Amino acid sequence: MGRRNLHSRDELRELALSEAARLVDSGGMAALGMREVARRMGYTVGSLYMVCTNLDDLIVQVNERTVMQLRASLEAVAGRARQPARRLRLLCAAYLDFAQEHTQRWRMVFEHRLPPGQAAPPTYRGHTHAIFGLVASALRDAAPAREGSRSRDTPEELAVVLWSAVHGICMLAVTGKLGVSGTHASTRRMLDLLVDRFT
Amino acid sequence: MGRRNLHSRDELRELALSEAARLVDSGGMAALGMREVARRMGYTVGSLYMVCTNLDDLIVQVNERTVMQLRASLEAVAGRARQPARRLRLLCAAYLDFAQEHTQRWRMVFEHRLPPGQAAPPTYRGHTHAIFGLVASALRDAAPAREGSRSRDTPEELAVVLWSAVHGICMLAVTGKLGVSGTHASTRRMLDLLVDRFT
DNA sequence: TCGATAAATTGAACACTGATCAATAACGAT
DNA sequence: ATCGTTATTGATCAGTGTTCAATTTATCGA
Repeated sequence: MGRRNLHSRDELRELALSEAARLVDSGGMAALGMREVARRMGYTVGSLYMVCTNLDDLIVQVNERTVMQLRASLEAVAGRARQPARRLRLLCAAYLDFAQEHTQRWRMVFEHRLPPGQAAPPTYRGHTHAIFGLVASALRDAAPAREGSRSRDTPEELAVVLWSAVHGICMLAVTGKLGVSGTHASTRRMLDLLVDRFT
Repeated sequence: MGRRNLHSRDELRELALSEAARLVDSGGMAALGMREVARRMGYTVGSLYMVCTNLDDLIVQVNERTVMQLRASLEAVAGRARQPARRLRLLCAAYLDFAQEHTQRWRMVFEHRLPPGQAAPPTYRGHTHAIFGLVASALRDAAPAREGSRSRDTPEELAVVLWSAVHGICMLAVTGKLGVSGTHASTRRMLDLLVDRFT
């Protein structure tokens, strides 16, 4: 063929990213290949390289969307509870839900490695920061309830610690590295158990 | 060439695993290739397939060693402190040290994915279990100090939660996904902050 | 000591991958 | 209609993991 103009460049990128995401969701990061993505778009490889310079670049773009989506999920539940302790539990549950619903894409965010030297992580630092902000805010609101004993630690510090911990639990649970008990319920219980220690 | 008998089959496996480990340590999981490992061994690919059926299998074998080594490191420090709280902190520090010293191999343990369907994780379940045991034991010893309030949670449950949390903090710290502050000292502080909530 | 059998080692071959880039086909404007 | 521009293709290249016939050597029995 030659020039078709069926899709604008933006539509092409949209096609590419959504097909790539679908591919990852179904078969994991390893299933993501340039040829296959192009095939599903109804184009050939050459055209795919018009919206991304690399396979790595394609992955980064998909990841960016995933983080955005995750942030939106968390922000959605953050307003649903007045009491900070309850809000923290909701945030944890939402994080776990997201990790279980979009396991493959979520793992890709944390497991993909750009080639050495290159990189400097892209825009999604901002999203990460916003997420930590949600947690820190809830911890700040909860602060009066546990004042006195350990008031040295700032909510920001606590947020990083707590959220890294939540992340670790979700990751090990979702990848099945926790041994036998991988049920949703038991993981949720662990998260609650963790949050209890921070409120 | 033909038959040389320079190395026994065990020596060959040793060669393969150590060269593979060196390769991963220096260039990450992506740098691990059959041809390159064989080249460094002084053999060709065909011979490498005598000690592993797959690249995946080779990775699994390297991972097994890594987990073993990690377990040994933790067991070594577990005896160095009588007070359980202090012992927990030592365990955390040792875990972080290991993650920072052998970052690439350590990441590979958690990030490698076997092809779908295949697998069932191998022997290193046992090592993982032993590690949880160390943590649970320390938590059990620390239990009297915090009895009353939340004695419902068993030390085993707490161990899984605490250790997953430690893992998450180390992982995000080591992969630089925590934003700016990636220093060893600050990570260590976070771990202490976490342990304080569990003792 | 000499063959014969068995074992170890090779490297060419196959099917795949990401990436490149000349050639081509169709659009939009003149 | 014609021309320039641009989207699209697909052959091509270098690389990967994996296989396996062929070759070379050690080992053992006669």
